[in-house]
Amino acid sequence: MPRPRTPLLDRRRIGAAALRVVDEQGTLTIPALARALGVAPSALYHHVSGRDEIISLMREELTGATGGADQDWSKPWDQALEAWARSYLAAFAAHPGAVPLLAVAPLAEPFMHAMYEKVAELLLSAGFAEAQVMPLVNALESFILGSALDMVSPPVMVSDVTRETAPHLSAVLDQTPTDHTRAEHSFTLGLRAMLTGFGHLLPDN
Amino acid sequence: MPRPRTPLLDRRRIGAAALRVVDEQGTLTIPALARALGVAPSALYHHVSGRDEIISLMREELTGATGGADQDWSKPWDQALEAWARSYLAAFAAHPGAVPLLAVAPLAEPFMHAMYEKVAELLLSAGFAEAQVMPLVNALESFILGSALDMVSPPVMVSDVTRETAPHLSAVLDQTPTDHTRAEHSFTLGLRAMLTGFGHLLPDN
DNA sequence: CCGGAAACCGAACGCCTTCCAGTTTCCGGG
DNA sequence: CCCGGAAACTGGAAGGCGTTCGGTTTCCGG
Repeated sequence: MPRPRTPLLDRRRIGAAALRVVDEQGTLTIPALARALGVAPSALYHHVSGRDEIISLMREELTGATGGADQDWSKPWDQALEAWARSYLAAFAAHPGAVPLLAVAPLAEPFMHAMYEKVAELLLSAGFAEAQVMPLVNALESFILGSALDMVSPPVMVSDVTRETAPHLSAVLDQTPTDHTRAEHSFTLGLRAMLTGFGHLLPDN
Repeated sequence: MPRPRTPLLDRRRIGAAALRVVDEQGTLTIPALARALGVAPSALYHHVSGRDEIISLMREELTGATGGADQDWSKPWDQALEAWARSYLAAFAAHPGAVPLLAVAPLAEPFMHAMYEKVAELLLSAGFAEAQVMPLVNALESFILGSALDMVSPPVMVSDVTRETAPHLSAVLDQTPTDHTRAEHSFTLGLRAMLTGFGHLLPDN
């Protein structure tokens, strides 16, 4: 098994395959990834420095797909921001198994500059102070990531004990769905709340 | 080395030691945990089913310490909720290394019923509809968890390229600290915004 | 045309999680 | 009071994963 006439691997293909593996198996292991690429595990190390960099490639692949190219930044700031947040979360939701990996992986290279630039411009021209913009975006991202984790975590069981010892909790749990709409609903509610709160930071309020 | 006259291990001690190990070394491994407890790795499996359950014990230990026993639920709902969220995040911040573990670990048993019951009661008596309470709490928790992850993630480097190609982004980044106050500030801003937004859901608005 | 670099493989190392057999100690029912 | 089964720990080993290294063949620039 020598050097192939045409390369089997490149960073792009590795990232995409890693995403595929995670979607199918829920976890990312080097052997599984190599198998999916029809390659020996050691071959990967000619293109990436290690597992962490593979996860970084997954992030590029994921945000590149729904990255924000197809966003409409001409809408009012709150609508544009809501649409951006939704597409962000949708990208995570499309690859549930990848969320835990991306959540804890330190992001090495800030390659989302283009997107951030757009958001910064949007908020600045909406009237937000320069010192507010990054904290605002950070907070929104934290909420999105937390919601993504919430979305992919297995449904929590409600024990029977609850009903007797915790009447108020029981009452509100009865009004809460247990399927996938639960996390979506929470996300929508929190997102709207946060955006309204942001609006109150504008000078004319 | 037989059975000891007085047991060396119990679930409580395991959880506490795991938290200590993570605080000191940043990661949790069974050998390190066993060493901290003065025990062979295999001994742990007489008390827990595996690594995941140890992480679950860490959560109990962590939320039990700052769980919300010392909360003042008599304040206005928004102040009480803000205090609760802050103490929640502070618990995470006290054990940075544990955050990645707790973030991705599926929570097996809902043992925080007491705390949830309090929050549910608080929000119901504040006038929120039964169907809104859980989504509201969920959203808040997602934000807290996301902020905890943001807080413990290493600071992101800003490349020089940014300055030329992304003027708006550069401007707002100049107004953003790079130390630990950054995440804290983002949290405060997002939290206040979210709570303001929640207030608009009340009937008298 | 040739020599160095590139792309892959096979094997091996170290570490981690988990399980099993063995040894000693505890404890409750007759 | 005693004795048999369960409990608590040790040592060792199996299996998996991430990573590295040396070897082989192919590509490509000077």
